[in-house]
Amino acid sequence: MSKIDKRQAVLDAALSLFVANGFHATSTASIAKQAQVATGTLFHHFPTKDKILAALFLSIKTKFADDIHQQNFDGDNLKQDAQNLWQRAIDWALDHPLQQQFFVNFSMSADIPAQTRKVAMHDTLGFIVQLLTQGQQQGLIHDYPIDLMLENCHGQYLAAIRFFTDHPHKGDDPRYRQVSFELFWQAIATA
Amino acid sequence: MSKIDKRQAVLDAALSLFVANGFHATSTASIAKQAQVATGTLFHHFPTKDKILAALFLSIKTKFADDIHQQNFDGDNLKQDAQNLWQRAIDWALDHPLQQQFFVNFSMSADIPAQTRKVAMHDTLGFIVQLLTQGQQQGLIHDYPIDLMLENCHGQYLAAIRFFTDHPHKGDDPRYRQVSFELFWQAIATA
Amino acid sequence: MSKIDKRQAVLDAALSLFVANGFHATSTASIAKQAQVATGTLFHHFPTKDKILAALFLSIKTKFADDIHQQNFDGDNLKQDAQNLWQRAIDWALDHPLQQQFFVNFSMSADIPAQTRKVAMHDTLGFIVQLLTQGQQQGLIHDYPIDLMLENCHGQYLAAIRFFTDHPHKGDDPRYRQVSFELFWQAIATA
Amino acid sequence: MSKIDKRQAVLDAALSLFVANGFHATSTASIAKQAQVATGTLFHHFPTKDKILAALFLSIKTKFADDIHQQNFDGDNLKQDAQNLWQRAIDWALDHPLQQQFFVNFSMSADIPAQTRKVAMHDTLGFIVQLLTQGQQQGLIHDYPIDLMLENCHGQYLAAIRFFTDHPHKGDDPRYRQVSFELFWQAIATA
DNA sequence: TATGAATGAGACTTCATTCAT
DNA sequence: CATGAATGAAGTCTCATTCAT
Repeated sequence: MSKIDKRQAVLDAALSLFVANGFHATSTASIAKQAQVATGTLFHHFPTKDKILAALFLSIKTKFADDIHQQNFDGDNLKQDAQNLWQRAIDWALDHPLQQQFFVNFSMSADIPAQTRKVAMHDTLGFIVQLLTQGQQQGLIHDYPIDLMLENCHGQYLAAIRFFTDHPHKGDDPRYRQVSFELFWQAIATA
Repeated sequence: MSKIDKRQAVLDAALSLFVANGFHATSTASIAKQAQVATGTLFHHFPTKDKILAALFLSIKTKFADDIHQQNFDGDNLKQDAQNLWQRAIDWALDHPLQQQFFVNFSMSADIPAQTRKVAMHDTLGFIVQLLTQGQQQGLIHDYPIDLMLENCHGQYLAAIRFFTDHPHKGDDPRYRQVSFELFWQAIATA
Repeated sequence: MSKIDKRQAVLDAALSLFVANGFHATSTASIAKQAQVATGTLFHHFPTKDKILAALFLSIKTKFADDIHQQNFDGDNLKQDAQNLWQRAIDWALDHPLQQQFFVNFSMSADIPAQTRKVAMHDTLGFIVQLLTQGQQQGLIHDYPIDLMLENCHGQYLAAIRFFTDHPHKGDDPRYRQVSFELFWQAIATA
Repeated sequence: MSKIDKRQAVLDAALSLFVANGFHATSTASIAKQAQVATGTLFHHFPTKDKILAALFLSIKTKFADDIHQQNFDGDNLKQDAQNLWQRAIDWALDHPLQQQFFVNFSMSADIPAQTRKVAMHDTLGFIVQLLTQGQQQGLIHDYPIDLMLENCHGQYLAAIRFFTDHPHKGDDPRYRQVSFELFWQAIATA
């Protein structure tokens, strides 16, 4: 197993254990064990337990943004763009249950430094800002303060995947998914 | 100091310390010290550290619901009712900074048993369900599934107070507060 | 419930809890609870937890000696006397399972002061010494040092009731009971 | 100091402290201190304080059985074999005062799981069963149930070393030692 | 005499991190 | 770079005992 492999193995193990038991209830020893790595090795790759969590947070947020953002938008139909975006985000969450749960549990966790959260927010959710700004210019989205709207969008997204986490079978129901988007869109749309 | 007083002193101390340092970074010894109570006394009132958090959560949620709900509604103007409710909720959060921060930090915390969260949600936020249902009957609110809407409302409220926590002076700005309500209302309203 | 009643209730509760969980694993609070008495009351009757154990030990040893010793001996047939004594002792243990278990667990416990043990031994087992001495004078029992024989008798008795504790149904089998006496008697008898 | 050394140092420290103060009156901290080891190290080798006691019990019982059993028997003279065995057992106890005291105090302790006691009994004292069985086949030992005789032998042995513990100088007196064997042998022998 | 809330020392155990191999 | 035994500070919780009511 190469160096990169072991580092990744640690992150993978940490993800499942953090989600299953929480950050503080997960010992570095248990992470190392599940990663099939010695404790010492774990601390070769991450100077601190906190850094594992931060690295995990950033890597998942980045992966999420990449996967969601990779497809082009049709600038002519903003609502359709927004809907595609929303559905892809929901799909991603449903396709990545551990990561979804990680979002739900740790997006607002005090265990992740505010700075890290802020960086991740702006780096990975920047395209949402673009979408909101563009919509405002086209008169399709309310001319509300961007920062407040961004927080609101984030909150609605978390609420949606939290809901689908608590009611797994409803995640397959197109109606629920459509409704979750409608709530989101109506909140910010002018018409 | 009476029995009730000491119990309450523990809860008060726990509130400020949990908010300031987080649940796991707060030791039971520090809670007892700040409450001016012996460690043994703390465990005389609460069998477990976890139970302190749960009791705190329930007591704050109950207090919140009582304070918000105490005023009568004008059944004839649902939007106005909703707005009054929303503004009172925001006011309450701004008037109770510790409790507000507690909500932001712990509403979704894995440290609070899902069961406790569910009980608090249904017992104390039942009147929101009533408002949504009434609105649906009057055709003012979309006929979406109640459970999904409730989760969405909760998410938007948390986002709002999170925003006002991060930008304290904007909490005094009526425009921001109005916008936060408009986002909420538009999400669920039919017109 | 009178004063005596409460004192006895504490002793009764202590007996069952000490036997079930051991001395250190039994809290004074649990004793008070099972005795339906307040903790404070418990400490009105016994200055210390240790004293409860000591009082219990003495009271059981005394009861045992009284019950065993109450019947007269037929001085003409020492072996028969010894057998009667042994059977009554075994019967007593089988009829008083809690007390039996208490003997097995605490007769040699370091939690009971050596002094208390010694006093109980000599006060309550004095008639065994009489029996041994008498037997020696009649030439029926080996002329071995009394103290060593007494220790040996005690050890055999404990072994016997330990055995019947571990194999409850064998306590009803006359053959096993007879054998346990034969072992005891042959050890000390001359013929 | 190697890994094995530290583990053994913990066991050695535990032995002397348990014997001196009893199990519950001995803190893990004091064991670690006397073993010149960190608390964490203690728990690195033993998951629990209880397991230290159990490990100690097994290791001493095993050592005892090995030391006693190492010499060959003269199958032609069973009583002589038994006597040799008994004397070696008494010698062993007198030569290992801490272990002797440990036997006296903990052989019947409720702090050692019944299962552990049973395992130790059968695994390490199996050769006693052999001796008893062989004696029965030769008609030298009563045809009593083996399990009851084994318990009786154990009880007599404990009584003997208890006696020699309480009266140290009598342990050097051949007469007392001879008597202790005679009691044991007569109990089980046919003639 | 009876009560039970209050006490605080001390017990066991965990765990992030280090470092010699 | 990898290992895992060792560390010891710190945490949660227990419990015999006291004392004001």
